[in-house]
Amino acid sequence: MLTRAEEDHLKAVHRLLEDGIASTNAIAERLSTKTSSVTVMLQKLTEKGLLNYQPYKGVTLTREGREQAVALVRKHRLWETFLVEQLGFGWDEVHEVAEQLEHIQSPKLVDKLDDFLGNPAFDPHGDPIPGKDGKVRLRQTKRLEMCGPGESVRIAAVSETTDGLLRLLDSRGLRIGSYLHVQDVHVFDGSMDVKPKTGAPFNLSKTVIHHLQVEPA
Amino acid sequence: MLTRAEEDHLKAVHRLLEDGIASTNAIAERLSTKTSSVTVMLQKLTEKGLLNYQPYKGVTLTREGREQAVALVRKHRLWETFLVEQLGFGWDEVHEVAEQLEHIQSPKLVDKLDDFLGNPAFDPHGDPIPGKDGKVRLRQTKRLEMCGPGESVRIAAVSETTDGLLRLLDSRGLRIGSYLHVQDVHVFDGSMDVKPKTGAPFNLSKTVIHHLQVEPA
DNA sequence: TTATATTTTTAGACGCATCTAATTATTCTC
DNA sequence: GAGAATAATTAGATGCGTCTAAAAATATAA
Repeated sequence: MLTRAEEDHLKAVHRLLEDGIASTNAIAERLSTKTSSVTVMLQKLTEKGLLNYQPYKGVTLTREGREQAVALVRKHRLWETFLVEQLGFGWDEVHEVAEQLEHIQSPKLVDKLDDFLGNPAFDPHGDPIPGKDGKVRLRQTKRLEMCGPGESVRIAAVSETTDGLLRLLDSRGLRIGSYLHVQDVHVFDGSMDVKPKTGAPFNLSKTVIHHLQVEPA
Repeated sequence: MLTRAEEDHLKAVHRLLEDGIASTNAIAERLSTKTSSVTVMLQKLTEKGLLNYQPYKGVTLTREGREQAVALVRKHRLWETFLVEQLGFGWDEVHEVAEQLEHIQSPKLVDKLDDFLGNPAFDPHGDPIPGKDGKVRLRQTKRLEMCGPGESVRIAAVSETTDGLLRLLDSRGLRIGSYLHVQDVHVFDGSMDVKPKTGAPFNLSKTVIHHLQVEPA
């Protein structure tokens, strides 16, 4: 069984490997610790068979390590879903609490929570929730940026979840699952006129559009 | 902010004070640690203003300590209620998980959970759930033992929650909130014939009856 | 390609919560 | 009330996860 610190390091490695390599520096940055502390933990996790690690050569996950990391992601996203959908938290205020809840040890709890929520495929941020078997169901999504006039889409994810962006979307009544009809695209500034399912059309700036992942409605 | 170990010790003191004094021995026993470890923690919690403690003289809670302890009890019982009522756990298998969940730090989460569950007054074991203000709503209950033929009651609590007893009650379809009509009391062995709301009457032994707290139905 | 800058690792220390062993208080018993 | 039994505390050690400082390996640039 892993300690909380071990789980945090494992998750950081997994996350960082998603877009490139997991450097000692980046891991330390992510966990707000020092690189020397990270090195020690990498050695320990290697000892436990969760990482492939050679001094100065970088690190990758073993099969077992990946499974454990994915299990943590699953827990994190299920709890976020619970907090937003059931308890009425704002989707921009759940991360910290989910960060704690993901360390609760009880396989039965995770599976029951999954069922309780209706085995959701995506969390409130639109990120896919791995299933019990660790598999994620992928969807074909694209950036709203890539859509043309006349297209009807559903917001599937927000790629950068800064507080500012989340609040902006919130003020427009937009969240994961919202439906949009693209009315017009303005070439000169990259902005877009969109119409929600209900209510009046409005304009979205290039910056916002860039961070919205959508799927065909 | 308290560490997990500190919270565990605080809760143990609170629990033990309920039926008498909280001896260093009893605390250690409860937490599966050694008395020397307990002494150190008592000193630390005193330092933090949560306990009144004098070497060899025993320990009591300060106002602040009691508030924190009650808050932990509140969290524990709310989570147990959630696990049983919402996720479908058996009431005899939630303690361990709730023991973990009670350490989650998020006042907002506790209050939202409370609302989500409909501000329940009692947990699945029939123990009262302190409110946000720390107050508990007391009920007049008595032992089923004390009831006579013709009385209709509702099971309010089980005073000894051993696995064996819980399973026995479960097999009879009995849990907190179940309604019973007392049909007959057998003086020679202290057993009782009772009839549930639905289904056939059955007999409950003196031992079982002794542990059932009931309120007027 | 050699010097310099950056990254990573190692070595040694610290705080926390625990332990064992030894010591000190308190309580019980005759 | 004195000695024995019990309970509680202190002293010192250990494991864990972190830190700082120093050393080693790798990458960059003139």
